[in-house]
Amino acid sequence: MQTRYMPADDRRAVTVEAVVALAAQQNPGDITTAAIAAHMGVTQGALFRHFPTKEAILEAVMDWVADRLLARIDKASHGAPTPLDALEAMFMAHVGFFVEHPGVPRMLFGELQRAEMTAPKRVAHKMLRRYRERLVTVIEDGKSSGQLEQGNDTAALGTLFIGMIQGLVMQSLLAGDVQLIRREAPGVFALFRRAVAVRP
Amino acid sequence: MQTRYMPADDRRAVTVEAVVALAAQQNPGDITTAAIAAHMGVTQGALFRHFPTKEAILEAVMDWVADRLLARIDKASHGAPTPLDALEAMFMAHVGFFVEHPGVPRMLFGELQRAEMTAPKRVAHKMLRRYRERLVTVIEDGKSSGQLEQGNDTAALGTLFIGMIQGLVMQSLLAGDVQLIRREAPGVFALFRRAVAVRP
DNA sequence: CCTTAGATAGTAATCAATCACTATTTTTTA
DNA sequence: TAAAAAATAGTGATTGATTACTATCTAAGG
Repeated sequence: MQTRYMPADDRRAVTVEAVVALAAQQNPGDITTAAIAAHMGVTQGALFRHFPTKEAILEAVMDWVADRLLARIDKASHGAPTPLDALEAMFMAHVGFFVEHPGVPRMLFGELQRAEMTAPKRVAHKMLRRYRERLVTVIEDGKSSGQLEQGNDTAALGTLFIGMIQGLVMQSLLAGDVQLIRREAPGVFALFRRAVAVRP
Repeated sequence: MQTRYMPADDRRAVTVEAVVALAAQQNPGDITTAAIAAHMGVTQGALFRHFPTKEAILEAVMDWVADRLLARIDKASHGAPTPLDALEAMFMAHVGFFVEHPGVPRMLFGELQRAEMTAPKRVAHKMLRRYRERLVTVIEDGKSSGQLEQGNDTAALGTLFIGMIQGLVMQSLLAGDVQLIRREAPGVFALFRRAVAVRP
């Protein structure tokens, strides 16, 4: 019956996961430290043994997201035979990430919308920049290999790619149906493919 | 030198405009009734002469947005000679609306992200549904007139259209440069055009 | 032991909402 | 038509609830 103490590092990880889980159910801005603690089964004050401020918690969450999401799309793109396949794999990997963690985009958009440059926003911003870098690399690869239309604006393609996901995510969240994105994603990506691929 | 009282309807309009203006500068979730009142040059308590709750204020803002934005894209599409021109006109009208009111998408996304179905979210949701209805009409027109590829999924096209705007808006907000959307919009729409138009 | 995770019980600040009261218009009525 | 009455707009102070954060005490475990 011993309630064993959890090491600090584990507690930090559990805290991050609690926030991600809560964000799937409610507006990230409304997540209180009390709610996080309750979800972890500890008292509210205990959180501040491991994080100096609430903002530091959110920053840790953004770090967690950046690591996992980027690793996921990297893995997806590296396994693909062609640039266009890589884009599709990245797209589907991102969709899969959302299905597993529907609270994440809510947190991301929430942080990115902030006007002041807070620490969590900085991390989110940096992740988005790295995401775009990956996209640009794959797109340029596709252009030089002749698979993608060379006349298209690479930056615009990146914006469209990310917007495509945003649109699908928003629709899923509004419908309250996370799986909706799985059903709609192929149709939307088919349009993207038409826009970017060289004409047969 | 008499400071005259403002009629209730005018005061309501001024309140809505204050919120829209404030949202251009800060996170909508952080807008307090005190800040709204200060921006209007009245005391905080005065707001509650015209609105029963803060939520009612936000609902009025969403009504304002729905009216103006839908009127704007309707006007744009009606003046266009072909369905594809109509889509482009709607797109540019939406972009123009964002440039004039950069706080609006922030509020919209903020409300739509909420988990509970609040009154403001309901209004925003309804607006989005009506927006999609307009898109679907134009797209179906284009398909039957042979201007748009018939094999494409209409719903997916709507999602892509809205996502395209979301992506551009997010980039503009992140860059802190409202005019960026004006520069990037044509390139992104050109991709959309490639995706939807019948091949020459 | 003695370091550390956690509990308990706070505090100070913030914020939406209320209320009693005043100032200004508008409407009624003599 | 002018005075009286009613309705409305606004002030300023307050309240109760919420929330991030903290000080102090307890107990687990190496």
